[in-house]
Amino acid sequence: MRQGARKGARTPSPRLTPLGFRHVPELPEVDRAAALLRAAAVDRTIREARALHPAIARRLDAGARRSLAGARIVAVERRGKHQLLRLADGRTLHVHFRMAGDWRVAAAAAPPPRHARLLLDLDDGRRVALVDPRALSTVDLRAPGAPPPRLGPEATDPSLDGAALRVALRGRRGPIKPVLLDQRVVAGLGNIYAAEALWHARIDPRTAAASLGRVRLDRLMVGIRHALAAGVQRDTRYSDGGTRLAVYGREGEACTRCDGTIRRIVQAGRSTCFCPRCQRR
DNA sequence: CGTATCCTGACC
DNA sequence: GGTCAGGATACG
Repeated sequence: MRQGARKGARTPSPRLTPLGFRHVPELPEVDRAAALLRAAAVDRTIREARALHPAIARRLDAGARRSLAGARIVAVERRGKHQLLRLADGRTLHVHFRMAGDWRVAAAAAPPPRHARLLLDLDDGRRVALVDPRALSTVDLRAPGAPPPRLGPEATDPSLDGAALRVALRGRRGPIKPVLLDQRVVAGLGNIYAAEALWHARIDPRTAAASLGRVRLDRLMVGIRHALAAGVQRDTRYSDGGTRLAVYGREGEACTRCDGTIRRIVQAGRSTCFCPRCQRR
C-alpha cells in the first residue's frame, strides 16, 4: 500500500494532522469539550434536535430526534473519549467525536456553523452544534439502564500505576503501542498521546506489551500523565503557536532529548513516531 | 495480528 | 483526480 515511498525520498514530515492546526480529539480535548457542553446544556431542556448529515440521521433516527424534544439534560459525563449526556427521563445521549468532532455553542437563531452535523436547540435560546468535518462522530440514544461503554481504567485515574497497568495489560499480545490504543486497556489514549507517552517513558513502541515489567510500566504511567497533562496545558486544538508535541508529526527531525532522528513506522495501520535512539526495547 | 469500512478536506 | 489520515468496529 505504500509503494512509491522509495524514490522521491525528500523528508518533509507527512501531514499527520490533515486538519491543519486541529488535532484529533483525545482525552484532554474531549474533557474540554464536555466542560463547554456542561456549562451550556446542563439543566437546559432540548427544544429540537436536528440532524444535518445522513451519517448522524442514520444513527439518531427521526423518532429518536423527535423524542429528544422536551428532554432535560441533567448531567454531562466523560468516560474516556466518550461523552454521556444524562437526560432527566433516564435516557443517555452517547456521543463520540471520533476523529474530528467538537461542540460549538451559539444563539439558536444564528446560522449553523460550517460542518454542523447535529443541532440541539435549547430552551434558553442557545444552540449546541456538533461540528465534525469528517462526519465520523457517533451519536446514540440509549435507553435507561443501558450498559456503559466497555472501557478500561481512565488514563487520568490517579490510582492507575504500573501495577494496575500490568493488570490491564494481562494477556495482551503484540507491541505496546497498538495495545495502548485499545480503550478496554486504558481509556482515553489515542494515537497522538500514545506515541507521546512512549517517548516520555523512553519505551520503543515495538516492545512486546507483555514483556514490560513493573519499572517500565511505572515509567509508562508517568509518561501517560505527562503527555495528557501537556495536552491539557497546550490546548492542542489550537496549538499552532503553542508547545509542539514531542514526537508526533516530527518524522525526520532531531529528538529534543537525545538528538537522534525521529522515525515513523506503521503499526496496526496507524502511524507511530518515535526516537529509535532513546526509546528502548 | 491485519485489513476494510466509514467520511471529507487537504495536499499532491 | 488520487491518496491519505484518523478512532472504533467488524471480520479474516
